[in-house]
Amino acid sequence: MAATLNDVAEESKVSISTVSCVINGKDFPTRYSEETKQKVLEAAERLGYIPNRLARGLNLKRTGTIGVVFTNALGTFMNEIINGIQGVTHKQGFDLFLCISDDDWQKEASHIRMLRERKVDGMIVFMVACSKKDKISHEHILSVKDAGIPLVFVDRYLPGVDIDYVVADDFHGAYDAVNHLIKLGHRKIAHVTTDVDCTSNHNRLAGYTKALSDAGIPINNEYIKTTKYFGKEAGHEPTLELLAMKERPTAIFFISDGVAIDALEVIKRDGFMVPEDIAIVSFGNSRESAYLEVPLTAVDQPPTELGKRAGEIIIDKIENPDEKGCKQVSIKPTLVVRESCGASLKSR
Amino acid sequence: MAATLNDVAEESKVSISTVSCVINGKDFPTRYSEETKQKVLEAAERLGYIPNRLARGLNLKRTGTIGVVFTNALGTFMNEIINGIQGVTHKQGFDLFLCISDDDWQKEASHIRMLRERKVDGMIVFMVACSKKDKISHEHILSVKDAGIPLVFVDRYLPGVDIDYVVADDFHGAYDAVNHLIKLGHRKIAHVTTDVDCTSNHNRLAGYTKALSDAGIPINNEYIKTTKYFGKEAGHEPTLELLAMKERPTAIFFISDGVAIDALEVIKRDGFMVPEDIAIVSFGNSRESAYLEVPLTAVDQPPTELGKRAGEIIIDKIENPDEKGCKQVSIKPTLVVRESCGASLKSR
DNA sequence: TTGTACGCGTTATCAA
DNA sequence: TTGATAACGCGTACAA
Repeated sequence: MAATLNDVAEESKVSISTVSCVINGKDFPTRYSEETKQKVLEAAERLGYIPNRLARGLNLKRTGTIGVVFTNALGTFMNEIINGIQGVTHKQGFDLFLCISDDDWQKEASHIRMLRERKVDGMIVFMVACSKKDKISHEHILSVKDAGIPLVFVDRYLPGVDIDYVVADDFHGAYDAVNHLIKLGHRKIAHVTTDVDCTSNHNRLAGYTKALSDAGIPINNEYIKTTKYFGKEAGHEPTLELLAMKERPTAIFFISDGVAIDALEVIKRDGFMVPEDIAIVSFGNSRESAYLEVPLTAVDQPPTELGKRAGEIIIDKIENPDEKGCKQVSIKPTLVVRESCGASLKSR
Repeated sequence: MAATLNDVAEESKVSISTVSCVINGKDFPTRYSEETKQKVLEAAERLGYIPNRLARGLNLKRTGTIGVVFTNALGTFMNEIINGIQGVTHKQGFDLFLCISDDDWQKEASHIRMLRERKVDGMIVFMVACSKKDKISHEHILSVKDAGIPLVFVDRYLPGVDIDYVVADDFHGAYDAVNHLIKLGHRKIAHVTTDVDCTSNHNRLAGYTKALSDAGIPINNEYIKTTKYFGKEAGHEPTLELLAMKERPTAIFFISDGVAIDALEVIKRDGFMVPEDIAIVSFGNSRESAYLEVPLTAVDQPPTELGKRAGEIIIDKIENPDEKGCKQVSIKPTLVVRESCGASLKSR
């Protein structure tokens, strides 16, 4: 079958260990002469030699692999995160073992297990979302840390746990977005969130609340609506409820532009104008928001940057296993002002 | 560090081979007693034993891995293909090693090389697209076949080469779409394609041409426009050209719904109505087309089915390496009639 | 019913 | 400047 080091050694009539050194470019020129080098290289070429990474990994206790578990392959957000990771890891000679958990907790656990069996050097995990009802266990993730395998979270993390992460600064992102609305004169500002129990949502809600209270605006719980995350038209119902209120809000801060795009549909259908009748800002996970009929003003998370930082951290942890520090970075997103908030209206 | 079979053997005071058999559930009950089984299992549990797949693979010459190389992670199409693959492969105990080539020929080649080094049992490849100018080499792919590694293409393939594939039947899909327009009374039917040099495009063009000639409609080369594949607004220019013609077509068949969605923008901007002024059908790669302002009539490729078949074929080739047959399947897509073709108009 | 020993393809250590 | 050899962790043929 496939040629091995041994085959190359026989073909070139030198020892197997010399071949190994030549192939890996080691100890030249002390280890062997230019002549043998050429001889070996030619033999390898002739036989179509391809190194066996299983054997190498077994010996070296290092596979050059980073396991990446992410929820799904939908949209640009995830794609750019992965590009960001790959950009730095590839340069350092690591390959990415990509796994899609499909927002399924079981699949996530089984992928992580599989990656451990395959002895990846580290893992980057974009955890599944879960609704508030089903408390899911995080054993499978904690065990990775316990086993001493380098681990970094992206975009979502486990609060209060000593595991590295790279996330967007949801609190300040939300704060800025809502504050922007306040500066435009809005006081009746609603928030539509989802029933997903993750730090992002908590922090965005906190940012919303803080911005209001800093401006001396009382919190109206009627203005805070929760929708289910999984489902075609998550944004419809809460938006309709808000539009139907006597004290109708003049602005809505949406938890994500997916939900906001949903909402735009029913807002339009009900005959309201954006931003004239109702201003909208959202948290952006996608590039589409710029190309809508009414381009969305959104908190822009930098996915490539998230991925890049995660890649840097995981590599650092792999290369320096002794350093005990825990890197938890949150990247400040920027508010991108487009049409939907009405800022351009005012300035005219 | 991590516990090995040997550690478990010591802990449970039996030999390493007995442990191996227990772990893999082999030869019970002839190989060992219920008692030792429990003893071993407990020891494994206590030590948190996780099998080392590198060692196993090295020994067995089988890794339980299928390499999957695909162009990018955008959109539902790719995601559903992968789900389709995973659905069948997971059941058979295979893991997917996902790689994103990002429509970059170099990356594709290096991923394939990497997968060979890692001794995957087979590969499923969704080849990169390439524009007509840059002739790219397919050595890296052909060498996979030459090495006797099971290989299946999805969605795109190399014509005239003896490699298995699963694709949509582009010819008949296009034929049906254009024929549908003809039945609705159209005779001035244009086609917008891209400059990507792949079988899909050729076959769709061929289907278009055949449908016209079967209906006795002469081919008008002015009606066939080519746009560049890579770029934000691929559909704009050719559509504008068509709209500006003296003999303006009454219907357009687009190569993909991405291009069609682009086109819809400029059509609307120019004040034309769909389908009243101009009817539209496209080849669908995404679910979005159903949710547009004017839902698109489109040839619906079944991505999950494509993935499923590819998964079945690759597993079959892995399990039966001797069978020499070459499975080349093309799945007939169905035309999903929505608003943009005007069929609903006529029926009123 | 259980244990011994070999081989999978590499790399690293040491001796020549 | 080179070659022999011992790991790495596992499965299995064969011996006990």
